[in-house]
Amino acid sequence: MTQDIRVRFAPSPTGPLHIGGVRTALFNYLFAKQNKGTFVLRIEDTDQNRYVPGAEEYIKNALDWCNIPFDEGPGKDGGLGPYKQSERKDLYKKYADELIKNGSAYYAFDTAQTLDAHRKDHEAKGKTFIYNRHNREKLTNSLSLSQEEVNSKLNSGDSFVIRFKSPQDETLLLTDEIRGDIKIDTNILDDKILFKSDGMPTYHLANIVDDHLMKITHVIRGEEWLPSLALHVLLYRAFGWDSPKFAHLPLILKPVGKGKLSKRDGDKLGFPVFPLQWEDPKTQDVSSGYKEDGYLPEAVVNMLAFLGWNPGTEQELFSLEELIKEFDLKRVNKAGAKFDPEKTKWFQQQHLQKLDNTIISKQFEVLLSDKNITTTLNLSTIIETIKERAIFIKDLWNLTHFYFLSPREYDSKAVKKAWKEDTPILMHELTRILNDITDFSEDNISSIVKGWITGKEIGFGKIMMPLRIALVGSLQGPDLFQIAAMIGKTETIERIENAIEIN
RNA sequence: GGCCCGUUCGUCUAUCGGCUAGGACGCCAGGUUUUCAUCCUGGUAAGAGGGGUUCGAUUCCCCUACGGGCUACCA
Repeated sequence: MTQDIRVRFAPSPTGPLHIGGVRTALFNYLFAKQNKGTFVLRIEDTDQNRYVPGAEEYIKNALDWCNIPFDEGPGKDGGLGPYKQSERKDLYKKYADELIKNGSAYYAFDTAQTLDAHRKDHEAKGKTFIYNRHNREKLTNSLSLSQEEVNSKLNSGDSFVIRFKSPQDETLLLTDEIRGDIKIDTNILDDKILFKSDGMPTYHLANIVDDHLMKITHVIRGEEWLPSLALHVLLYRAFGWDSPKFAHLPLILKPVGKGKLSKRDGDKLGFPVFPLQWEDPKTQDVSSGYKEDGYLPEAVVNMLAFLGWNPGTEQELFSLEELIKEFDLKRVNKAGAKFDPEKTKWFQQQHLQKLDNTIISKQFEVLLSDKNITTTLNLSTIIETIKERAIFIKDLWNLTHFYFLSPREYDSKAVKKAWKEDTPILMHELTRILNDITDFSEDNISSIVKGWITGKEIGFGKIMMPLRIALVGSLQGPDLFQIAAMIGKTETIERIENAIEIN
């Protein structure tokens, strides 16, 4: 029997989740669902100083909006909780002690100031200070001190941390599911702090303990964790636990300039970097979100999936279900990808076209009622004829206002181009023609008006363009006869008469 | 600085030693739309550089360059 696949997304609630985080969650979700596995959300709030109220809620809402719900996590107990590390606090000390007992870790009493001084000192000499075998004997810790000294410090309540004792002279062979084999010399490893003086574990300890206890089989996370992989693998070994498989995702980079896409890039670059809008509780600064900007979650998900992954075929438009089916860790790229806001819009436009008209209608109705517009027209029909021009649902208003409202003003450039001296006479004549039509259907109006124009032996433009100005207000919009049929005979004639009067 | 990862059109990418290097976004041109947008068709544009290995390298190896990440009692 094969092991049940379990993955986790483990964000830190230090602010809104940015799209890089959403993509990590997405890849975890896709991998889990494809393998009929479990997607766990774990909140890594071991740093009390950086905790931001509302961030955890934001993370849950963001996953929810993206339709990538977690199976287990805060508020969704799967029997392996709690799923917030602050609520698991008591657990970690025991494991840190276990490592001390088996010789894999040690107490260290050096103050932050001492270490800072060492770092500065080394830096001045062009060297790097690493707390490891090179100097641990010279620092204040349970490796350099006698047992009595250590006990006395511990008993007198001196603050301490617990550090990992990196092994010597070993070449570690690590395996990443995306990158393949990576060789690491253990001598360059830092004796990382596992347990802080405030009684909380660091990421490294908490992460390993929780992943083990939560039976995580695959750790899929951002590339920024790759340098910690050796430490993590070593920790599993020190505990005598089987290590899960690891996959490090390439980073999402800024569209312009250097470096990875960061939270601060938000509105500065003119596009959202967050799934949902976020108001900073301290500064009240508001960062825009994809949802509020009018993006469909399926478009954002599709875009994100293609940042660092592709199916190997030429298909680019995917539903979430299709992504679950086709996703493959082995097809994830190694190199970082620059984020492309233009292509994101294209995904949005494409997904809007796929969206059912009745769903669009519902949202469009809300938009109309915000503008105090009530109508008896069939919205689905209007949307069907117009939606291919839209990128966002909110675009529909600019594309359809003339169905609901008579033009209040006329585009001056259009008038100049198409409204000539003899236009009023022609328009008058047109109203009489239109008035005589009993079957005011698109096809019928079309054939009668076209017949009339042909009979007059004048250019179509002389009639069609002014008529468009009269009905729409500018030289835009779908087929004119379709519009006329839609708004009806009375309204059509009224609009032409208005236009004659004003222009 | 040290360590690690990476490097194909401007951007996202395909290619698992045979390439006239394919697709998408963007951009440009033409067509359709008697308008605008959409749409269609076409075009533009790439293997960082240098060494190997090989009959043959974008593909495998090495070096250099460049890019990215990490280097906290942050995650």
